[in-house]
Amino acid sequence: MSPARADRDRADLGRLTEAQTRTARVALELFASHGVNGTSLQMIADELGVTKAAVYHQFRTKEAIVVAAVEMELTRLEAALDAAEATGPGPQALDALLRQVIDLAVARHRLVGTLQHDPAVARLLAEHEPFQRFVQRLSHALLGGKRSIEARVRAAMIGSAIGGAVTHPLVAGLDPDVLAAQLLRQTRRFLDLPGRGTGASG
Amino acid sequence: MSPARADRDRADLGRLTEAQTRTARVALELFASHGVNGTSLQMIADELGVTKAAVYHQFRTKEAIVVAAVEMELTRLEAALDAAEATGPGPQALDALLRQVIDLAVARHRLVGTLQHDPAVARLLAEHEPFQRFVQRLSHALLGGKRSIEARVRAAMIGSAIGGAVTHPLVAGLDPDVLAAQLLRQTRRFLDLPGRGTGASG
DNA sequence: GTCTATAGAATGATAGAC
DNA sequence: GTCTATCATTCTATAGAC
Repeated sequence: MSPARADRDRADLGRLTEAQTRTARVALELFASHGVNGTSLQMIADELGVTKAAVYHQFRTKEAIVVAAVEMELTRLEAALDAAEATGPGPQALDALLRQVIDLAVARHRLVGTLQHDPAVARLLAEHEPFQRFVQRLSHALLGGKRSIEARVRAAMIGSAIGGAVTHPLVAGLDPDVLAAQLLRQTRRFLDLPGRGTGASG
Repeated sequence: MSPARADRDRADLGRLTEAQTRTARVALELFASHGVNGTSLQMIADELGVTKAAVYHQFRTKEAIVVAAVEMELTRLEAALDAAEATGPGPQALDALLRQVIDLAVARHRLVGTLQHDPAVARLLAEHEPFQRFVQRLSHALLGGKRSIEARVRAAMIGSAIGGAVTHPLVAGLDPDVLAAQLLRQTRRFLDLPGRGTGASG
């Protein structure tokens, strides 16, 4: 398999070159540790083992790196969101979506905090149209057609609960599968979802 | 009432001068908007209407400002924590603690994200002893003596749910009292707490 | 307690050689 | 695609006058 082909198969975004993907990946790791504003291009370059100029050859600005990194991560959720919308509103679609959101949150727990709470990312989500649409879609899917105050507060709580729990010190030592199973169970309970199967995450 | 006396009564920390309190207050507001790393001393000085040098007269380093700002905010929770520990483990102590945590989170919702998720603040909480103790106490009180995996996941979820919900776009327009009442109700439900009274926040 | 002025380092970003 | 070298700007922090 050619490197280009391998990139196509594994890359998070088809329109990124292999070098760009590598750059966005290490940038995202650094963002998770130090925040976007706490991560300089020098740090990214050092981590890649190249100079700043080389990084600027991949992306014209630092903001472009942030956009690529966030897109890379959100793309993982899009398939789940597509499926949920296709199945339409209802407990089954919501349950399937939650299962995938939880698995993703557990698997990518180091990055969740940055995506949900970093001020620089928040600005991006608010300004970039594609991101706006994505956030809208996710909220809509989580609400499942409901609009009551109770439903909105519940949706807000559950989104934050999942995102925040995976990085919480209290669950730091837990096995990822156990954590995912527990999160799914508690989430179902909280949302009055019947719950199906064992709740295993695989 | 003399200015010094007014400061004593209203200040969040007795050992801060009036000028220091003002500085920490505007700094915290800026931290909430731009993150700690995204807030420069120039921005703080501009907001205060003075020069950087004047700010450096109040605090020797930027970190000292962050420490003071975080202390100021956490102090608000200490009384509630003291009471919870005095009452000892149990549903009543936990319920009272949650009620105060929720009211505080709603009232100070713009700052909650910074305190819970800003990388610079997280570093501080991990390194400064008094902060470590505080976080330990809060976790312990939320667990209420339990140590099971289920209890730990629940505690992690509820802490993040409250903190994250108050800043969530989905509840942006809600009346603070309504939001607090809903949060308390949902939290009690999630934790299997009996719930008492109306859930009103006053 | 505030100011002007500045030191010294780091930042994002660019030009041009290889 | 990577390098060296550099630019203008900003950053934290300090010195010293008022």
